[in-house]
Amino acid sequence: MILLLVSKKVNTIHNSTEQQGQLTIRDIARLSGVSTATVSRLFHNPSCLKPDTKAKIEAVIEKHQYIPNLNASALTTKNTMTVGLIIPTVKSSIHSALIQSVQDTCAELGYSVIMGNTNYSEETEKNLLDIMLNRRVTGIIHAGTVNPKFIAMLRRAAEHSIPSVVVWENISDNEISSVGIDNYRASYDATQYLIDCGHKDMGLLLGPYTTMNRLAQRRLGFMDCMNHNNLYAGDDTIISLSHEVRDGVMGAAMLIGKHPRLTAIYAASDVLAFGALYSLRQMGRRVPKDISLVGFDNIEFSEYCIPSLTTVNVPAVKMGKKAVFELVDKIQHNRLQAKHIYLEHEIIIRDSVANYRAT
Amino acid sequence: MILLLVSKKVNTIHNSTEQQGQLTIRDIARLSGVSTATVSRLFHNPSCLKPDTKAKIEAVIEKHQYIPNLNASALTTKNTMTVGLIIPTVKSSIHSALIQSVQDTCAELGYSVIMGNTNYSEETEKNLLDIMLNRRVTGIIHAGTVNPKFIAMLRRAAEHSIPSVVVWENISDNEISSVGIDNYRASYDATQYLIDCGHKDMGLLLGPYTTMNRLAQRRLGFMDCMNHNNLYAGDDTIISLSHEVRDGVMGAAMLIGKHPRLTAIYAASDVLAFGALYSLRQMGRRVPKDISLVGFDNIEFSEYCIPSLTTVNVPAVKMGKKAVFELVDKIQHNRLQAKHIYLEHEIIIRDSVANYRAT
DNA sequence: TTGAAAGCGCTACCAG
DNA sequence: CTGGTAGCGCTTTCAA
Repeated sequence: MILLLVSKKVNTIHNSTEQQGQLTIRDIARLSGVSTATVSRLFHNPSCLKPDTKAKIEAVIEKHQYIPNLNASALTTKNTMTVGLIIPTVKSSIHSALIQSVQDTCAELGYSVIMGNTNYSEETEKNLLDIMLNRRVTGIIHAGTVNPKFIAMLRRAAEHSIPSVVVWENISDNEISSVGIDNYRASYDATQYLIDCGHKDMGLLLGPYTTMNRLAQRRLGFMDCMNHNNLYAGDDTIISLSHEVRDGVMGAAMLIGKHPRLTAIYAASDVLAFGALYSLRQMGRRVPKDISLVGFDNIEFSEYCIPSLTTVNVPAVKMGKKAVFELVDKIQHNRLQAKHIYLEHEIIIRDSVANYRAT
Repeated sequence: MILLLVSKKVNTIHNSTEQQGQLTIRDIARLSGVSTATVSRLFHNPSCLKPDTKAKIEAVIEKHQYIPNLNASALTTKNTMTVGLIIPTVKSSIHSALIQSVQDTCAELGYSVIMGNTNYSEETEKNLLDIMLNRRVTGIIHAGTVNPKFIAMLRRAAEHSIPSVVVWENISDNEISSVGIDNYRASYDATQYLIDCGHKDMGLLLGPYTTMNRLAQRRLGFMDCMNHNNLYAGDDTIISLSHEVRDGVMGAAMLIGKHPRLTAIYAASDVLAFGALYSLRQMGRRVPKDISLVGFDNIEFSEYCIPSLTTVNVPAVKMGKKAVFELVDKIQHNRLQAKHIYLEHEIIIRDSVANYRAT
């Protein structure tokens, strides 16, 4: 004969009436005289509960300020409703705009975002990804340094069925989606605009293009456009420093130092342009009278610089939104196939460029 | 006689050799011929494992790319190692600096941060807090609108034993810690600086002080200082709009419209000052020759404005760091008692103020 | 030095 | 419409 003995769960901890917070679903169940399943239903399928059962439970929840533990439910549902956002730094307006947008869109859709700065370090980038995998984020939005090594890592995340989308630039990958502008084309257009305004001697100021693909693209767009117009662009007219305002200050000084007769500087980010503006002023060059300036990003400040900055608009807000939608779409349809979304750029013409061809 | 029959767990799901990702600790245990407890020890107490057991498990982990599930372990340890960060918006440099600092400090200490924008909405603020409680963040850093209602909510979080610290300003609370500058004093000092430079007619430009205590403090500091110096400050010399650059633009125009003879404008944030700078320029007033300008925050751009902006430095990076340390200290020592940390402000003198008293 | 097993708080399936 | 119960992936005694 076989006797099955099941020890009745006693749950001593929760028998004491008043705990300092952290009530569990079991407490609520007990307190309202129903099963945990029923309490759970209140949250996920309230329509199938008898009105007074519902009311009863709700009262208890209200009274005891019960706060469901999302981590616990994620364990069962295997859905943390969290997206991981990897960005280089929040200290640049163009990134902030994206972050804000991602954040807000996620909130709308019920997702939380856990965010990490890479500070432009590949190692940090890798660590961040690991942490996000550890936390089983539902998906990843990557706004960092897009390089093959990292794409490989994202693909590894995909193997663990965590989808991701890269922003700022478009890549070609079957699994990793992307939403961005055509950085090459945008840069080409900006350069062409300058040329159309009659400029012939110009220099480029940009961040570390060797490690950031979108910067490499912008550099290439500039060079190609110059070449196609039979104008000179070489390593001596291209200054690559870092991403900060001070790099713009320094870079402009270097450029003017080497080529005093430049009629225009094209800075591949507004932050650099802002620094350049300051620098040019320091050197006694008036913008746009003596020298013209074009930026890239269209951050909020660029409209209020003196003079206001002609720049390339990057639809950061739209980008963030699209990225989240694409990510969530992948998640919800369990889709592996990547989608690549191209966004339009646009030259915003303001006051920092002299037009020598205008009447 | 009693026979205890325990059904051998079969775990069919995991018996299939190759799953697409998401290996569990049990898989690793099975694969390396040890118990889950032993695998767990590898992560938490590796020194108590026999070297070859250790090596064996490590090999399996490496080979199968096992990624521990932090949510699951949080369920047992009751520690999510996550701090919740509530901020109004990331779109202002002063906030970005804080975010970055909080982020980096948390990362150093092994915490992740889950962040939410309130967009200056009280409702969103409440929702964010709820979400964070749902996610059982280990603690909360609050950089939002400090008002009694929200402090009450944080206290509720404290009841659920989730500690929090408020930043930007100091409060007096027994449970909620704070780290910030003395906004009243800083504002008083900025005003006094202007007065010391010989200014008598000045206006104040600031955000919505009725809903943000630190702005109310700054307003009061300005008014008191003016009064103590027998100078006039009234509702017609104080313009309160919102937080954006355009508010600075508009505000300065309004101020000058009402009081054409103002010799100085004190903007209670650099963003507003930036807008004011633009606006004054539009109106043909040179800074500092015709009119002086003082900002508040010392965001990166203020150094590179033209002219560079005299402003009040708020040690945002230090603040973020201190906030995290205080939070973690509370967590680790299970301390309820609040600590209130005062940070020093400092007037950064640059080129936007004319000194009429100078020789 | 290791293993067995009891949970952590919640969901979801299967009965009724 | 509701309850019982078996997990989710991990940690942590307790025992061996």
